[in-house]
Amino acid sequence: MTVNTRIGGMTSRRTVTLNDDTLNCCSPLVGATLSDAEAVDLSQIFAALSDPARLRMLSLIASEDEVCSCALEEPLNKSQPTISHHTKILAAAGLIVGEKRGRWVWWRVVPERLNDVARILSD
Amino acid sequence: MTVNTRIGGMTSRRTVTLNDDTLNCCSPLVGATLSDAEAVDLSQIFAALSDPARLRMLSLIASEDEVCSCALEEPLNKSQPTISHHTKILAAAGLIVGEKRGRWVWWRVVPERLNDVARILSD
DNA sequence: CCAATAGATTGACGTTCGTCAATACGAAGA
DNA sequence: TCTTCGTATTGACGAACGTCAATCTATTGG
Repeated sequence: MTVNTRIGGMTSRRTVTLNDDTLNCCSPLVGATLSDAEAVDLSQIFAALSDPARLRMLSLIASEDEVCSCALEEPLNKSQPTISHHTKILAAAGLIVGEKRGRWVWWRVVPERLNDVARILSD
Repeated sequence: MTVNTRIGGMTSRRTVTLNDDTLNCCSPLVGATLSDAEAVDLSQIFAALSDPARLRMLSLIASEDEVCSCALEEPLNKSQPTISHHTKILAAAGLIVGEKRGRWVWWRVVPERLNDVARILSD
């Protein structure tokens, strides 16, 4: 019996907690003035998206159902520690989740989270 | 007869040019793997959104039709040069446009640009 | 022309970030 | 158990960033 160890899931949700109002409610950006705390939380998500390597990484993961960490080094042309660093940041922002199976970690995007962020920008 | 001087409009569009495919087409993030150049362009937009002060600034501007630069210092609790710095970055990303009338600069959000960015994240 | 005022620019500062070599951890196979 | 291999962590380095005091530019009013 194997226990699937979640990577980036719970841990991330704890570090970057957006309270429900910020992501689930009606366009907090235009609707009401963003509070300081909301702005800090939101900015961490956009910061995760503000690096070219991470955007390409997200794009690569999104193009498949699952992508192994080991399959990211070559297309991104970055070292293994750098790949690990970037996956950690994307996971902390809730944009991807990783599942460790055997020696490999498989990453998936979290479409709901992408939709949530999109909904903040457009009304 | 007064000529309205555009601030951040053309200049920004030149520095952060996203080619049409990146913003106007169908979810480049999930559809096809982001090219390196596209990723760099996109990351600049998200970088503009990755600071709490700029997010609150954008929110403040979005809550009115137009907002004067002078009306941002107090709610953001930042110095005048810092406000100027942030408006410049948001304008360079195409998220706001400024119009100089007399001594004041009036800022407006660019909803189409926000929608474009949103469309990249959600399919 | 001169004084006043809104905004931009410059220069400097401490902090954060992206990157990788070295190392540690953990799981599978022999 | 020992070795191998995929991933995470640590530590260090240079680059980029957020901030503001000081200064410059441009516009208005006297």
